[in-house]
Amino acid sequence: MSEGGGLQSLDSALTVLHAMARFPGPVTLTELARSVNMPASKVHRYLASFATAGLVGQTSRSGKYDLGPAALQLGLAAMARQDIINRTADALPDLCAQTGLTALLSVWGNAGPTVVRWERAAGFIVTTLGLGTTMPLIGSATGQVFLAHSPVAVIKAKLTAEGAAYKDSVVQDLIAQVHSAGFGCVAGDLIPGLAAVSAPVLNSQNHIEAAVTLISTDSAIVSKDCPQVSALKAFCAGLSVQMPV
Amino acid sequence: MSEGGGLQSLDSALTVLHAMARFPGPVTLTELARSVNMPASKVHRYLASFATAGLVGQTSRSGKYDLGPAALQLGLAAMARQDIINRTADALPDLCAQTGLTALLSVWGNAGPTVVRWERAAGFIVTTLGLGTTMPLIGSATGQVFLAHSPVAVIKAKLTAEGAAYKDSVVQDLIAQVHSAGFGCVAGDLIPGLAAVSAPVLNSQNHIEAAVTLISTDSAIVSKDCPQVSALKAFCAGLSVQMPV
DNA sequence: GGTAATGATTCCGTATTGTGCAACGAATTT
DNA sequence: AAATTCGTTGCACAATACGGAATCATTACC
Repeated sequence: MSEGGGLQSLDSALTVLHAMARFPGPVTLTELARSVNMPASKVHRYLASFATAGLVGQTSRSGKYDLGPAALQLGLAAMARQDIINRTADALPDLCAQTGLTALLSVWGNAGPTVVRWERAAGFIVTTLGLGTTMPLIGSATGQVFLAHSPVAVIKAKLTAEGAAYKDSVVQDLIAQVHSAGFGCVAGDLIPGLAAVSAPVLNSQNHIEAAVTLISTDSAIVSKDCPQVSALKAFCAGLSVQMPV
Repeated sequence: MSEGGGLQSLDSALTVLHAMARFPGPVTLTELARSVNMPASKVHRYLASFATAGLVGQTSRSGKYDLGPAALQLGLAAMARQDIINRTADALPDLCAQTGLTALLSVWGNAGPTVVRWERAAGFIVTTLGLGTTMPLIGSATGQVFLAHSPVAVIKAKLTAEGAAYKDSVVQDLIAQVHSAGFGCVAGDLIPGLAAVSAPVLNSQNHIEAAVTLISTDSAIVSKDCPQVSALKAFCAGLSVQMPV
């Protein structure tokens, strides 16, 4: 038993609630009970309590159970407190320590991807990049991530504003590449001698909220198999609001 | 005891969860315990179970408790079952493309009108408006729409909670105005330099289910004759469940 | 229309398990 | 350094959740 110090009945009940959330719609009691390997009577009592709390309701005709209005309210309350940017910023030192690389956090500002946070690793890197720097969409790892995860209208406006003329097919290829790899990367494109990899932090709409970028003088980090890239992707995935699997 | 046939411990625990949702942010254990008149040790064990389920988490530094990611997912699951919201959210990109403006979708949460979706258009970004933002009833276009289409009891409670003292006649005038125009609007009231128009999505009982809002830097959109306002009204009318005339 | 079958709800004795109080540890303040 | 505040954990007792079967309600089938 991997105990957490809580109540066993509560743990069971929450398992049921979680199971209910995984169903796409109303469920019968027995079906729900079978899905969590519990006797129906037990589940029924849980549901009775959930029902008085408004977390679940039952369709009057069929007697099936479904999530209730309180579940929605709870979610809205949770959504109101979610500050993905700050959570990411707080966790940035961990990533930095784990990978041994300098990490930076960028969000979409009026002028495009904008650096809002630095976390320097031990091996210092001299760079002209400072807080508030805006990154190019194509020529930077950070920009590529925003490029691949932002609405097309936003991207098109920014690309024309950047002035540089890129063939549309080239841009499309780059986007597809970032999507399939799960990260953006450059090696010396922006600053000679410097390589960078970047991954997105997504919100509940699967829209990009921020990009986290690792910088190194070693261009070997620009690889799918690099452990530091895996760490970066795991880091961002953990901070993103993920739909139940 | 007014029993509901459920488990007493579960009822207590859900009371705690509900209390937690009513706080605007992280809470200390003792504060939470006091608010529900329970011994701290009892509440602590509940929270331990909630924590393993991911419904609550505690801030690593201060040890305060707050709603966790599972609460958000539960809310998203509940939201996914609301047909009207689904249809509106799915159609939102169309409205965005049609008007060229940023559109957002709000529903009524415990804290008031809450933004649950936003669809960005090219151009500008509003960094202060994110998912989960709650809108004021008077000072926002979104809020005005809820103000004019919600039960008076709900509105009164929220207005007093907002603290601001408005003359009743002013509120009544505003409601009448929103009703006759068919949309709510502000120009720079909430965020300087930003104008917004908002229209309701109604269910079969003519109660408001959600509000759709368009925002722009051009205050000219705040007009009955503006084509984008017409598009918004048509959009919402099409999504509302209409009574046969 | 009667009967079978599926599913929701309730009953009941047992022992599992949640409860309150108080002690402990940690962290911050005076 | 002492004191205060807060989060966490033992402990003994009895309250209460558990599981299986019985009951009620509703739909399907002949």
